[in-house]
Amino acid sequence: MANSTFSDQVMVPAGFSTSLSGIYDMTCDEKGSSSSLGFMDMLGIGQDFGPSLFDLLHTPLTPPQALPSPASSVMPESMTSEVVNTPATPNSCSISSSSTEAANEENQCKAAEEEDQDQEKAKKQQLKPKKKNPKRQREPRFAFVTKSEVDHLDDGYRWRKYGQKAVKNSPFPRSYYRCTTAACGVKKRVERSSDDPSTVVTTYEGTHTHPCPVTPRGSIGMLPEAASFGGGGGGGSFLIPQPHYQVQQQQQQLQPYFHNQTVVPPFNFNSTTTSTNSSSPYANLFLQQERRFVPSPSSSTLFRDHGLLQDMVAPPGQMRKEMKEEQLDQKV
DNA sequence: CGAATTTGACCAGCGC
DNA sequence: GCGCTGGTCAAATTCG
Repeated sequence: MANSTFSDQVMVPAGFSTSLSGIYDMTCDEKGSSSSLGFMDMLGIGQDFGPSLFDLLHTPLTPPQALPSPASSVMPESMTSEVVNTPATPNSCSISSSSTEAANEENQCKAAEEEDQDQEKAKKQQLKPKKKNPKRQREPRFAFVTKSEVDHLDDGYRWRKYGQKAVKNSPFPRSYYRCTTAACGVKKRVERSSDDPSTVVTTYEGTHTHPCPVTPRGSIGMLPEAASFGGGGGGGSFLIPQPHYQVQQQQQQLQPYFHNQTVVPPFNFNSTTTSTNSSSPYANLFLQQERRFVPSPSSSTLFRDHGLLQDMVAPPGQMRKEMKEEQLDQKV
């Protein structure tokens, strides 16, 4: 299913060793198995769409009332509002783009927990149960691409590596991580692009059922690497700037780090990038969307109207055919 | 010594 | 049914 034509669609701001370059909604992977979703699929899915990394990692979904989906008016028909409105964030179970979905998602989380409990029971009963859960429910997934020398990007949560596999058509192995927090079943996969070894694709699956762990100053949010982030220090851990969306209570819970951080360009907020990306109607769409989120009066001007998505450039016309079909399938 | 990582084996889904 | 591939498990090993 690999399609190499997408490798060049991910634009990364030049001059940064670590930078967000794209976010991809993975929630639409329903009809295929998980294994059908290769790296290039990630590159194709949800291109130009999806929330900023802020949203994905630290912001509960904005309910439709607060964020009417622009999909119907701006987006091509093949794009579903689900894709735009986003994937559930990994942070909270109760987050969703609709009340119905919220309930579903909550159920999913509960189901996941029950599943874990079942697995534990099985472990006790047998030494090697090798769980058998027919039709496992797939957690919502999304992926983003970063340009980084390090594979495992630090997003504030604690991850435990539980596997590594060689990937077909790629010289780089894929690593599997699981959130170390008990009862939190969030997983993520990390793999390096075979086409551009400097880029790392991180795929999150599931939603965190807990706040972002409070970490000692300097350990997570204020990474030493982060300090050198903009200086081309190279090899820095992934850094997510502080969002200022007004979803405060949860937000405060979810963003213990980056909080006191002064963020200066690493992220390419300069006019060049802006104008470039603004040329894409989808980029504009995103900016509009982000503005809806933003309204905190105390918001930092750094990120307002300058979503990370400005770093993403991908002509809508390049959307992969298969993806369109996939999304059409979902609409039905 | 406990936690995290590594790594080979196993399992499941999919295509042929 | 079989082979391929992705995903997970868990014992062994390494690390702090």
